[in-house]
Amino acid sequence: MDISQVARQTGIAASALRYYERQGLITSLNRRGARRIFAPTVIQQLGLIALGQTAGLSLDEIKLMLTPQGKFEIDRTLLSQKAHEIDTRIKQLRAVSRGLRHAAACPAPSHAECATFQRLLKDAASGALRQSEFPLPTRPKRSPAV
Amino acid sequence: MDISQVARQTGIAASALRYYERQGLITSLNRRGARRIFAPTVIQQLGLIALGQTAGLSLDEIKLMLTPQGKFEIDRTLLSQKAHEIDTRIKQLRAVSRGLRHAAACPAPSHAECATFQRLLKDAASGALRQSEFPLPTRPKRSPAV
DNA sequence: CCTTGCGTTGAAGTCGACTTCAACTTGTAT
DNA sequence: ATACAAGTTGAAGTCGACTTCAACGCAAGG
Repeated sequence: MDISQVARQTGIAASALRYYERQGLITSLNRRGARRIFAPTVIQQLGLIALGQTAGLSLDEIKLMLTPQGKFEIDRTLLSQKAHEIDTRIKQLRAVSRGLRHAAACPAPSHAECATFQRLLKDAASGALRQSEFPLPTRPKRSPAV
Repeated sequence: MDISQVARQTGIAASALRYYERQGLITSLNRRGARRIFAPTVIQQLGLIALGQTAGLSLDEIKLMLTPQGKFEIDRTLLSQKAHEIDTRIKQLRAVSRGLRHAAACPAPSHAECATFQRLLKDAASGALRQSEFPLPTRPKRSPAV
């Protein structure tokens, strides 16, 4: 598969694929001339990268989970830990979502008078909503440039 | 309150407070000499900023919700919409969390043989885990510099 | 043969939210 | 009075994950 095929199939920009290769996340050993030829397995590797990003891992962290052969060999403890971090983040988000819904429905003339909203603000101000030790990605990837 | 008091009380760096002021998110009209004096209400405004960030808003978006007086006047429709986006993100994260836990516990010798994990990878690769129209922050704020 | 278009490279630019720096000024304690 | 900590400014730097640019290569189709 050449780079544009991979790009089309995965929705990942060719420039990003080259970037991943430079970072050692994927490989393309065989080349036709100067052009990269990717093995079909790269699709799965890219899936793992996408998954890792969704889980909040940096590319460097993801790289640690990939063997040089492109197989992934993930420390199960790390997996559990990440799952736990995500759960924590989910709790945070649920609190925020509940707060927002309440504020949207709240009959008080201004949110300034709404006790529930006040509570949420206070939590936010006191850092209760701040992330834990390891930052866990909240922000998905930026939209692909059009 | 002077800047260091606000910083201490909120855990927000003084440089960040100055930055927020430059961006028009908070004010400090009165000054003792060249030094900023903040009204106590700034604490609440900072709470709103933190809340907005947790909800995935950019500072510019948050600014739109603040009147020049520092009161917040939020479009309830927007609130509901944001809550909905957050819920979508929560679903995504739950899927990832479940997948990670499964992979951690999965008896297959390599994750490559685990059907559940395969499914997750495929979803990730196909973009099912990609964010919606409006990017919703996954990544919390970076840890305060030490 | 020659154009066309996809591919290549290294270097530099982008975005958001801050931080850091250098160079100063000021308020307060001694 | 004098030192010192804490405040001020504008400009520049940082971080991650890419994108964009300029300049160039090369293969296949007409």
